[in-house]
Amino acid sequence: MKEQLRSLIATAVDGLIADGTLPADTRVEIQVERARDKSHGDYAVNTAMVLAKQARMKPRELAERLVAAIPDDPGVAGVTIAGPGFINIDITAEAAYTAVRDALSRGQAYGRADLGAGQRINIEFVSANPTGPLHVGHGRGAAFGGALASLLATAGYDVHREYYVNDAGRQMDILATSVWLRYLELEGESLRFPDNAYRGDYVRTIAQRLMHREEDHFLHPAEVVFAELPLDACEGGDKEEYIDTLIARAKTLLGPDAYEVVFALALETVLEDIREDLGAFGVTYDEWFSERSLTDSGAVDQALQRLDEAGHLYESEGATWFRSSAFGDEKDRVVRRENGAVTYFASDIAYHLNKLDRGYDQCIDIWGADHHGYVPRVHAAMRAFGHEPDQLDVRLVQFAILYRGSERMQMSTRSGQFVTLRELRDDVGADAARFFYVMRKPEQHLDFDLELAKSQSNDNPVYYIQYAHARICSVMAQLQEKGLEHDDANGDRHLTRLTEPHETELVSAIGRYPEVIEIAAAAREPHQIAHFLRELASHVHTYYNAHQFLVDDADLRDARLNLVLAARQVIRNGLHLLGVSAPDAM
RNA sequence: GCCCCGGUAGCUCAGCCGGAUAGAGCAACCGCCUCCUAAGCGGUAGGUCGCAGGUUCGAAUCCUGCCCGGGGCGCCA
Repeated sequence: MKEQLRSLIATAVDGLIADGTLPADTRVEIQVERARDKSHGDYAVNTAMVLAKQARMKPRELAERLVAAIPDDPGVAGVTIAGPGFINIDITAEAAYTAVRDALSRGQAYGRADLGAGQRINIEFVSANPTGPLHVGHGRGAAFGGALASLLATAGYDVHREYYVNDAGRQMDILATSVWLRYLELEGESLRFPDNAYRGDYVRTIAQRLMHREEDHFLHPAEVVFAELPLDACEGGDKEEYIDTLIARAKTLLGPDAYEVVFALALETVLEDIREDLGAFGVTYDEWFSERSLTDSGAVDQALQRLDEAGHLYESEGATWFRSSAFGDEKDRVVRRENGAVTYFASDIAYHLNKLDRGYDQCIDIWGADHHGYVPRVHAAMRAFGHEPDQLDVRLVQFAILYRGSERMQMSTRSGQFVTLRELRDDVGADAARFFYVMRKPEQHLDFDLELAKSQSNDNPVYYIQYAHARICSVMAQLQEKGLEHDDANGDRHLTRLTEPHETELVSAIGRYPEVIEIAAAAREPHQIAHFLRELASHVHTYYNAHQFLVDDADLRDARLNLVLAARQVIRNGLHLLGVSAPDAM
């Protein structure tokens, strides 16, 4: 309908250009918007005000000319001019009812759009280091990324969901070493666990698996393992130097093959846990992309070589630098350290180059806001390769600040003192957690009060929306109990019986869904869907309270059931998009 | 010091590529179950849109400066 109105206005503008009212070079983006206030009609157009200056006319006068030039349309009931020059358009009831018909006939496809026109989008999100279980901070990225991916898919994009597995870095070595040390403890060695090692219980669990699998084959006496180490942090030394020495010790004592067994077991176990965790959260991926595969295949070296050949690398202080400052970064960045190892940034360059080489029209990265300083250097790398930086859209998600009541909780992965995503799911349920996360725009800091979320109070709107869905299901069950049947064809013939204000409001809300999908997808803001669903559910509850659906008049009853079933379909589609279930009963 | 995000009702937040009297939920107060689930509905009250300038016919929305809160500025990932 919106598109139809837009073309009507465009025709009117062309008409005024033809008769000389508007200059021949008039260019205008015609904005057709839902009127906020019902007294302003169904749709509002501000074109007359936008063009007033170009036309050297008063907005209202231009509006009158425009209105006169709008061709007749069976869907338009009336056009008025109001306020400073708005053109308000009322659509016919019949035109509005098409929303109900579409929702019922298209079912789960209702709301799909062709905004994306099949463009390929790669969306990478979560990508937490596989060094431990996901915590509630990752949950927000998962909920946002999952919802955005679904939203874009619904809007007609060809979406590829990807998780970048950081399985090559030093953090993984720390994990592997931590596992090995716990294993030594299980084998009866007594040792002091390093300050900088991973302390979570899952490390012991992996160590136990290692013990079951390898028995005592990886056992070395603690006094040998810990011989001649530098001082740890608690002894007044440097914790990084200490743990690095221990990693080297582990590699030496175990040898490459055995070390790889420990490393691989730790990686597999944690990754499997993450995969299972996200799956239970309703987030699935098309691809788990290994950072190691980039190193192993030589892709990192190739990427650096390409930069070097283009003259974008130089040597300084023993390290290799990328001249990122030449491409908009504030300073140059190291890609190969003095010790010869490539930096995380180097593999990230190779990774993004790889994604672009795979032919996506657009790449979206979802990062924690703490990585924002990292954006310019990645864009710089893209420019250096001759790509447009807008091919990569980095969405930053602010942290979720956890509260237990009024007490703010501190989190640290290393110390093992964190609330896991799994615990959150166990507490509040996946539905509530996902909705809660995605309700707020991502750049907004999120205060996540666990007590409040756990209390299942109606502070959490997910119940409100699910209840609207369940209520409609319940009505259908009642219908059956009463021995009645719903004749949807008959309902369709009598949609014009739906003239109550509550009914036209609901019809209008159903019609807005496809528009909301397009707007939200264009802005990449899934929270708009959450807000829309809240409103839609409110219309359903209000209607439910104001009118009986199962009336004796079969024509009216069928029509009302068509209406609420259409509403149910929209709720179902919207909740599904957000990864939230739509239960038949509460 | 520089960079990013936020500052809208008592609380948590929408609205922000300028548009018509600034919205919602919660909390508060007053009502509604003989009726398809009251996890619901109706109503009342509540706001210098952080502050000060500027642009505009029109600013919560755009620009500049300042104040407050959070985060980031590694040869870490």
